[in-house]
Amino acid sequence: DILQKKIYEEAGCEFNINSPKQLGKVLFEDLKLGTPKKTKTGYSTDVGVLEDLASEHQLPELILEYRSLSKLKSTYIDALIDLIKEGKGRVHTSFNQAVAATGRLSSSDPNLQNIPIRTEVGRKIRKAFVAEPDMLLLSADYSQIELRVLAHLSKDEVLIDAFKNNEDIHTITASQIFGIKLKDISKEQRAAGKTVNFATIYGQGAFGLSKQLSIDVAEAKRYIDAYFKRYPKVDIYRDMVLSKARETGFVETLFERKRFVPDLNSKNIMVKQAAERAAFNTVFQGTAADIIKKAMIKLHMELPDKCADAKMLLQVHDELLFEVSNKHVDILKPYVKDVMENVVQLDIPLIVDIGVGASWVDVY
DNA sequence: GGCATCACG
DNA sequence: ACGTACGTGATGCCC
Ligand SMILES: [Mg+2]
Ligand SMILES: [Mg+2]
Repeated sequence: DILQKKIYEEAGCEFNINSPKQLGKVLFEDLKLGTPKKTKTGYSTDVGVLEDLASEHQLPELILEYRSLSKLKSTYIDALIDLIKEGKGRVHTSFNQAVAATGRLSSSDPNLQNIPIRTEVGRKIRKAFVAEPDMLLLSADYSQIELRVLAHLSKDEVLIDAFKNNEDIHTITASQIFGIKLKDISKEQRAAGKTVNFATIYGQGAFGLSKQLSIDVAEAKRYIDAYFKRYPKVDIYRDMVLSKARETGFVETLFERKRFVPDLNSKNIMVKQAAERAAFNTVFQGTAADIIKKAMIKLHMELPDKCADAKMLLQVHDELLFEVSNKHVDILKPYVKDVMENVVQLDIPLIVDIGVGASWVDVY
């Protein structure tokens, strides 16, 4: 309410802050800020646009804070409270096995795969997910599984070496693209290395990377060129996957899950390039999904024997969350780690980080 | 019910 | 000149 009042003061009028249409009018017509951008229906007011406008006026930052709080309240606080089972203190989701095109699971009604964690306020919401009395939550999370799968599939020696030596891949990439020694990489450079690693697996271009890192396009292009120069097999592997897929009409994961991508032969360049990004990404997003599914099946079969009072609660793409008695947590921990790390054998090790705690923020 | 936005991996 | 990062689901607005 306080934020709302401040927003009306800064705007010089009252309006529905949740309406992008009304907000766009206030920002771009009344206040005449920035250079209005695009959407099908009007001005864009998304987080990237508002961040750019923040240098010109107080209002955008207030809107961003309002948006963030409003999202957390409506999507999580208000909605989840109504779904808590009477007297049980538990919420139940549906996991959908045939929705995501890559082979991932999805979760709905409610979605428990997108519970907040990235902000301070968000973590307060996640903290409400707790174990029963005398029980603990145990989270087991694959470390950089998609990049490891990419290393395996592409057979790139530098990537494989890095993972075999259990080095920090984001620091390695930073060192490669900046041409600086590992030990001299700063926090900021490591963060840029991380962004560039993600840029590759999503097929991001210089334009997108430059926006994300707030650098100019030429600089971003240098990073991307340096990446493919240092990890040459990744580039070759991408070409190989896509040329095969153009002929067969599909891409497949290491375990032969197929995704048909007809737009790979589109004559519309934009459509074709979007299909290429989706197709390439599917190979390792899908392989990672196959791996965690194999681990879940094995755990499901063996858990009654190995640790009868442990429950597998959630899967969040590269994480499994369990509830287990205080008494048996030390049995569960090495067992889950071993199953997840060794359910498949690749040319690089898979690493699983395990954490234990009373709530879903205390497990990290 | 489409669109814009934003929560997660 | 244009558009530009993969995969999801829920919410509020607006028609
Ligand atoms: Mg992880
Ligand atoms: Mg994770």
